[in-house]
Amino acid sequence: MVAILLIEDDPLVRRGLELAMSRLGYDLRTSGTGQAGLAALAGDLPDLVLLDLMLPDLDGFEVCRRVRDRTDVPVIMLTARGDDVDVVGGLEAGADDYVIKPARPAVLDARIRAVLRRSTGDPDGLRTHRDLRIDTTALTVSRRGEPVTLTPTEMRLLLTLSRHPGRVLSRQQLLQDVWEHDYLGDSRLVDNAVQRLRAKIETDPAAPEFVQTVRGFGYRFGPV
Amino acid sequence: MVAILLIEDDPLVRRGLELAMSRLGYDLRTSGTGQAGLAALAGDLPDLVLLDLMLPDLDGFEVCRRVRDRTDVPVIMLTARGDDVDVVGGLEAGADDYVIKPARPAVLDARIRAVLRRSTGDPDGLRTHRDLRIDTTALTVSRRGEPVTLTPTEMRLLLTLSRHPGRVLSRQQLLQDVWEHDYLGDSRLVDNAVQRLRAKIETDPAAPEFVQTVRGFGYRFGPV
DNA sequence: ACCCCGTGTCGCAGCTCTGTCGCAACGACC
DNA sequence: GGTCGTTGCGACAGAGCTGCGACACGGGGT
Repeated sequence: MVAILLIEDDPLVRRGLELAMSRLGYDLRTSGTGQAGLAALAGDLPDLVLLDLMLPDLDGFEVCRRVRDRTDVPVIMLTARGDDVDVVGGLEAGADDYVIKPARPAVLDARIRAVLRRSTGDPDGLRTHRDLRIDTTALTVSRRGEPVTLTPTEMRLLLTLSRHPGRVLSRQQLLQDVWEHDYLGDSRLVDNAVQRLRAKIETDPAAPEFVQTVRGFGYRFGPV
Repeated sequence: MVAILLIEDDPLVRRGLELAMSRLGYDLRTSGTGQAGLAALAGDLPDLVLLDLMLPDLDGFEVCRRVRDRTDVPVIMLTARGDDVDVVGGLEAGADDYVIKPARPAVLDARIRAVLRRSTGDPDGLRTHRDLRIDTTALTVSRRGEPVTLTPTEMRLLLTLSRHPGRVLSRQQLLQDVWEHDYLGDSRLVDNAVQRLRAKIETDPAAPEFVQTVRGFGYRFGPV
């Protein structure tokens, strides 16, 4: 359950987002002013802050800066359309991303996931893709409910790949992230590890469902 | 696959950014001097330029101005801490944003995304032209929703062309960027690759909608 | 001390891709 | 309208890439 704190003065927007976010599975709490928002932060830390730029009491930038002073909670700015200066200022103040109002829930959801992935590695330690479940805190993997035992290297490889679903990772990148040594020459090491991983999590390694080969570039995790 | 050109004279900073950026999925190329940077730009057009203000040969502002004269590639300035004058000057010279050194990779990543979003209008690595969608991180292409499978060379070619819609790219430039070896003599290699690409993404290769021939000069992407 | 598991390396096989060539078609310029 | 340079297009063979099995080494547990 991902907890999000929304700081927004317009009651209409609050209601709308409350509905949309809870439907997407988020735990949304709201504050109507900057002061109230900061106070809420002092108590229970959310996973992310959605921050409206225009607030009645404090400047959005100021709130953002104070949030960042005390915590490392990521912040997404909500700005009015087409205000480029605000974007620069917001990012300067430490915001991780910005979204233009009014935003479609799907867009907001995607941005939230992206920011959470970047900052913490994953939203809640549990990644589910089709019938594959990866628990990134317990370091366990199960397929169709059946537990799958992975070796350390296989686990690190799967974690790295699944951290960026849909994204192509080059062998170079994988070598850096999984093995942590920076080869320059090419190496069949990655290919081999992928093959071993596939043998354990794929039903048919010849037609991989999760770890896909992108010829000439690298590997990509996840069904498109 | 977002291509970035870093112009920075300090080898230490270069190495650091190279590592961090490649881990974030960027394709980073570097030049040590302003001259070298401009030369690299002549053949090899990146999505974005990261430009150090202090260079041994040319002034950062001057480089920025020249980049802007010839291309529409966005520029992010790297400046030393707390130099306000530089910021103003940089933005005046045509820089799209500035970042204070040393910058945390996450911050730099956020700025890059913001600038790219502003310049292309599209969210994270997604280029849309008519009914052609190019996902530059997943390295997938779809036409009217139907996925199109491209070979590595075709993909690199399409990425390079679509990086600068409306701009004519010479065969020489394409050879450098897509094939990375610098032929001097002319070669039918590019023609052939273009033809193969057209066969996959165009409805009627004889009247190409996306990759157009500019006789005597090269090829241009996109409906003007 | 032995055994077993994990991991890195090697080599082979199959397949796709890609560079080259030759000819046809087209357009520009005289 | 003719000629020449440029581009489109099909065919082909070699090169490059990836999958996959085999093997050896090393470390930890029994």
